[in-house]
Amino acid sequence: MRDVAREAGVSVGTVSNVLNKPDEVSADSIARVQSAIDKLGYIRNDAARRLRAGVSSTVGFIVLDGRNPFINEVVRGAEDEASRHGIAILVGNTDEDPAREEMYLDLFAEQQVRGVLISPYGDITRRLQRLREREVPVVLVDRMNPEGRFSAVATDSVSGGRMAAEHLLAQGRRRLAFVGGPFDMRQARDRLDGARWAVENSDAGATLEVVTTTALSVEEGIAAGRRIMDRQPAQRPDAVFAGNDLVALGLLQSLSTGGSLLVPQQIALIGFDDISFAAAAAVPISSMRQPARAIGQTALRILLEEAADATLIPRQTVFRPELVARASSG
Amino acid sequence: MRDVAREAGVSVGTVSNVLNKPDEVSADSIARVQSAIDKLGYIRNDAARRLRAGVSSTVGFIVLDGRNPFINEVVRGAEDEASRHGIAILVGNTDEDPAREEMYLDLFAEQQVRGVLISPYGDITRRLQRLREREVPVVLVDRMNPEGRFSAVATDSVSGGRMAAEHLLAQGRRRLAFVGGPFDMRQARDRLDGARWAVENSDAGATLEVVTTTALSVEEGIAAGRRIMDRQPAQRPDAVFAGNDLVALGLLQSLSTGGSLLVPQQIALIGFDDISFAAAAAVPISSMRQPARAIGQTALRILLEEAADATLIPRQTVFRPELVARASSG
DNA sequence: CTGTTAGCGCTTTCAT
DNA sequence: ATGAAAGCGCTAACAG
Repeated sequence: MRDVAREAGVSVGTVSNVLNKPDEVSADSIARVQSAIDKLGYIRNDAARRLRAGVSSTVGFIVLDGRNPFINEVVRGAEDEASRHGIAILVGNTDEDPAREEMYLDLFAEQQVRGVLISPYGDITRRLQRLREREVPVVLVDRMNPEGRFSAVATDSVSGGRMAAEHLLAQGRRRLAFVGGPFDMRQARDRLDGARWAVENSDAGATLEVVTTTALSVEEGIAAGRRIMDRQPAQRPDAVFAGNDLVALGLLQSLSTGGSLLVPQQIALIGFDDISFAAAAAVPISSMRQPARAIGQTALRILLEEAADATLIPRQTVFRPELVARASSG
Repeated sequence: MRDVAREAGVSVGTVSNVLNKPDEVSADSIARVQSAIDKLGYIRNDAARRLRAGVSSTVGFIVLDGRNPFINEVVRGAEDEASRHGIAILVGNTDEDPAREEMYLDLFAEQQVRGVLISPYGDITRRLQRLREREVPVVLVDRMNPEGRFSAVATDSVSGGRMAAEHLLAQGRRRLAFVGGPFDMRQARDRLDGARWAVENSDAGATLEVVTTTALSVEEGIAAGRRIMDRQPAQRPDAVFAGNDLVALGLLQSLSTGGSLLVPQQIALIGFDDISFAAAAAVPISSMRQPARAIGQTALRILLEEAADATLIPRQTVFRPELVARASSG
């Protein structure tokens, strides 16, 4: 910066002002400083900037599972919005491991990130509270915060679960199963709750059983499907609501006998998220679509607003999922 | 840090040493400093550390398309290795847009990242050279650097292309098509070159046509499939090698007539990358598997080695792809 | 509108 | 083994 100042024949303070408050500087200075910057290939040192000004140009995003295309779309939405503000995103995958969650929270705190987006696994309110005491804004993603202590952006999973179950009931199915878990994962619990509500409030005499998985992954979907196939045909559900599309994809793979799929004739299937691969599956999978991109974008926007004004009251933004019916649900 | 020093009854220099060079400090000091840190909830300020010491604890990763699960696995591999070193990863999606590539390169330079991993789109040797002049190590990912100026970690796409085509030929197919592009994307060109070599060096009298796409995406695969279906059946290829699995997935969706797929009977299909969704497709897709995780891990490891020792000679690490034959290639 | 300067929190000599 | 102090590159406050 000193070199740039010398080259442009101004002081470092002026160079700083050109970079940060161009309207307080004469057009002439701006031009000269700019050309000096170009000539010398100067790149400002964000560490020093950060140290002095206390503002950082990174935000952290802690996600449960980066292998889920849905999450990737959310991150992508946040990234697009961030790049518009000259901000880069630090990503951390937790694999639903609280220890990794802790680690990234620490790492991001060290980095003095401008804020943290997180789709949390367990209950880390206390941990996040500490972050907030350090003035680091936090926005929960893909999950509500009932106490309203943090801003949150998510889809209404309960409604989504209800709509999915109602769809299956409308197809004439009566022996429903929810395949998902673990249930300390909020999203899974909410989707099940919604489905349960729909079944209990229908007068069709339908039932809902729960097949628990240890994660919302393709592998767990396959395993759950095997368990279902191990039963006598009469004992199997006639419709399955999968916790998300990965589970649905896994289920689809194992719900077949001797090469012939049971879906949708014997078993109707619906997933959640509407990832792009759901439509390309062996049987195109029905799903509850979430506006992934918009979720990420909105979350980042709120985060930046809160970073700019710490007095803002936390707000919950809820998107409504949308039923996308395909072949798998008949 | 001053607070910690006071609490522990030592100087800030000692606190710093406890954190960075524990072996130069007495066990007693370590213990007291540690407990002071815990008590006060001290988190070190990475900006200051960076400013003074010049070492950063972030690396940047610039990827072509974060929607590709293959790339995500690579990033994941890098992230796992990074977290072992207390390093976080800044991600930037370029969407094959040179302007975004530039933007992220600048942003990462400002951040004084420890190094940059990049799966580059066009020819940005010059741009990367500038980074290197600033002592920022660069490792190319998923792409070789023939001039050997940068370290690179990738799969041998030419061999992969050759193996894919040979597999199709071995299935008795003779009218092969390569669906992919654009060809200023190195990986696409290499895969085609490999396939071409295999066709030309087989004495089966096979042919290879090229169906060009503007990206290696599901959408482009669908569009290319439509163009193929628009032809008279006799004019269609009897085997398609897709530039990657996304294209293959797209092709699979459009290669059907009135609900009945032509794959694999009329048209054999093979993709590249072996993303997890390839196996779950309508017809399980054959693919050339790349060790995604290992690529990311290796790239990061090399990056850190080069960051630690600038005199290291660039090295190219090549993984061999592996044929995974499934139903789609008969 | 521009220049001067203190100091952000840390690491790293250099004495002790 | 520990402490004192310089200074990394920048921003912001203030003087001119």
